[in-house]
Amino acid sequence: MTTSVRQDDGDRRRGRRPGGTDTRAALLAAAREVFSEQGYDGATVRAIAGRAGVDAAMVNHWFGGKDALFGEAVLRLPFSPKELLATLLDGDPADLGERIVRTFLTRWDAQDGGVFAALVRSVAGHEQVAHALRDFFIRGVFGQLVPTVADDRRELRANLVAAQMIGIGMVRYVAKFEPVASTDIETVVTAVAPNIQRYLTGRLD
Amino acid sequence: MTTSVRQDDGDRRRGRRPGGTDTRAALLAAAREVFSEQGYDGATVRAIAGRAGVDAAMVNHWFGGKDALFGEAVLRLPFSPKELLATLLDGDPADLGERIVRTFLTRWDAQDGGVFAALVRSVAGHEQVAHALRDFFIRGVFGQLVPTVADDRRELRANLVAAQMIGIGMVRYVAKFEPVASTDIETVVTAVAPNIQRYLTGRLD
DNA sequence: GTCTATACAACGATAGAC
DNA sequence: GTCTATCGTTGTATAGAC
Repeated sequence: MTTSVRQDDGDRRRGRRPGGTDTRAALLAAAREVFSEQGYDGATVRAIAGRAGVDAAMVNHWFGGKDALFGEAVLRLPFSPKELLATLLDGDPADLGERIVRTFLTRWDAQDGGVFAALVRSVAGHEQVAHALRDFFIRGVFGQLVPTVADDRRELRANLVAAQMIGIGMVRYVAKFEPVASTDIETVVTAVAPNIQRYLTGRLD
Repeated sequence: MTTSVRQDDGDRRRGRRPGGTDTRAALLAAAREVFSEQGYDGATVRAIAGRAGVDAAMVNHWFGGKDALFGEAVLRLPFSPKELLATLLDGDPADLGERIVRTFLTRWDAQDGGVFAALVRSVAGHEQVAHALRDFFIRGVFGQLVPTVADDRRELRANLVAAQMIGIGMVRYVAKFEPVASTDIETVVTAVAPNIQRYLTGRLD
């Protein structure tokens, strides 16, 4: 996990602080960490502000409240559906399943799995989060991806691909089952990709 | 979702009730509902007691606290690993994947999906719950199941089967993606079972 | 009369808002 | 920093069962 957000400092001593930009960014980074570790309910405004090295009142000042901070910090995922689609569609459709597994694992591993865990942990009672998740994965990613390789049952195929990837994420990042939680990406890719490929282009009946 | 457990009579006087009431059972039923809807943190003792039509102090009186109530209401799953194993192992190993998918969907559909959702939502900051989940599924169910059909990479296979089923559960019960959330069980079985079967007995490299 | 299930009030902690 | 709301929990009085 990344370490504390605002390094003690020495590097921005002189003169007046350059306005709020630093504080806002520090709060965003701290919020990603704390929400990832604690989930929405467990993360307190004071803990986030503390990690950012500012007063808790700054959360209200810069974001208007805990909800808004969560939306900006966590729901704003570290990759856009657009860019993700471009990466995945670049190559042989027969290898799409492989690219999907590898790309998702690579991105989420780079986040320490924290963003995935934060999302899952925060779906609780927060229909807004569930809705955002649904939009992102089904409409934004898999829903766009599937029509490029399949003609029938597109929604079902998109659901199944999402289910498999979410399941892998749950096992690797949230529940931390071994060996999947610790093995290298390529082992998982080799094991899972054929199943994704079947969901994409195989017969489902 | 089922409605309130004890009809509200407006007659909540102090003191012992006339015979026939079962406050303990009412609290258990209400707790399953509320934990399912809100997760562990979101579910308040007062909300649970309110739905059961009794005072919040009853939770402490009958269970000793919120933690213990959660344990009895949610972690006490509606089926034992033992009985589950017997059901799944009864039949042709070549159809095991199919039986796994059908059995899990049938059981969880019967619970309104609430128990699954409660578990997932409560894995949050509660390592104890995650650990119980891990034990139940990996050691208690899939870990026992896989060795009967596979010789190599048993742990990996068990993880992958668990991942696929958890993913389906997430999509059907928690995130509620369509069409998987609403379609009949057999459609899902037909679509998913071959992939489970590959995880059980296929080549993973 | 005794036991116990129950409701109500209040406590201490802690959260987010302002 | 203060305010207010709400949480889980505890103490206690009371109504009914036995």
